[in-house]
Amino acid sequence: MTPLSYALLGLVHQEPRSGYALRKVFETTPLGNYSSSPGSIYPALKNLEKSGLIVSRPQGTRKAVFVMTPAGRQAFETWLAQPVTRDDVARSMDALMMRFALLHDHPDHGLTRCFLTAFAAACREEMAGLDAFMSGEMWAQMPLQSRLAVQFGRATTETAADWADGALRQLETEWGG
Amino acid sequence: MTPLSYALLGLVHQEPRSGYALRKVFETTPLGNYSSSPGSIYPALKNLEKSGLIVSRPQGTRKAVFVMTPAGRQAFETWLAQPVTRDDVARSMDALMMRFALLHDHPDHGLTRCFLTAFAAACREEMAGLDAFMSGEMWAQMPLQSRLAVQFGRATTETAADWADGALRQLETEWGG
DNA sequence: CCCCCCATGTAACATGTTACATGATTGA
DNA sequence: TCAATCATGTAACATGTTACATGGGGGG
Repeated sequence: MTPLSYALLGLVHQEPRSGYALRKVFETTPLGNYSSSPGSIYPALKNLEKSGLIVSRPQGTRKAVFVMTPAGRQAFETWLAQPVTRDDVARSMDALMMRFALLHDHPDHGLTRCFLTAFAAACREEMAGLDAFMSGEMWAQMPLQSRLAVQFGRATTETAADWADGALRQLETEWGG
Repeated sequence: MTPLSYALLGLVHQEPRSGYALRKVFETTPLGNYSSSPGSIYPALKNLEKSGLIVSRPQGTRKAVFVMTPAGRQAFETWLAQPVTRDDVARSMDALMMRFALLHDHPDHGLTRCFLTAFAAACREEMAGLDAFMSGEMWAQMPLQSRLAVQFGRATTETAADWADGALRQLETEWGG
């Protein structure tokens, strides 16, 4: 199961869609940087079908769409509930954002809360790691531009942490009533 | 030529290094998220050698290191001077940061200036694109969490643009005398 | 002497990109 | 009817990951 597979699974979970409709989502929305090339989507869909997570349902005169199976729902839930690690934050931000967006469809707000707090915590862990590196003996010997590049990573991570705080507040307001 | 190839080329340009030394750089510094697995580094080095961009120079009793050839220097220069596109900013931030860090070794500060201004411009272009999307008709129909995910992308891009401004100021001070 | 780390590599595998092929619909 | 777009796919290729293999050298 690749990130792309999960993204497709989540989109099919939102509503039954055809392969082409799924491609269109990646083409027309700036959610994550997944490719919409047929060479990636169709093989991934075949794979999901072979694994029994989705099935193709013919639509009478209209073209067939994929729908989720119980096993697919199960796999999707498991994915949504996975922990957020420091490594995810450093390396797979796109996949995390896709997961966050797809969490929307889950009725249990606790999962989203949990995701956002874990995300913010992982960001701050990563920031602490970078701060430690910036205090190490290597730091002084690095050329200025390498240091600036590291500082870029730190700034980006801080923005991510702040975003998570804001998002959580906004969602609590939305839900909270 | 992949991003990893260019990163290796740039590190060899800084100083002659062995394959293991190159792996260590990726393992011990948070510059970019390149893998340090032997399965990626060694084949890439072979490839660079076959293309005539680096050569292995035996070091008497010590182990051989790779050094750059004139053709390698040429390819490296060309890579450093490449334009920064909006697409790069949206999809290959890591590669851009690696390029920026490696620009340090170039004597011509104009290249770095050019990179940073183009980088900031590309970020602001991307921000404008996201803003346009957030004004489109799709926006209102998207679930809140998808919108938050897009806003995350926007915030990150803005941080990047601001970073570039700050980095340029800092470098001008450093150079400026 | 033996174990651990240095150091280099390879094989199997998964993934994704580009480019091409194909047929159905639909609007001018 | 002709072109464009919808819609699905495949083949060649590059890349990278994981896991394994191998040999040398230094320290307990």
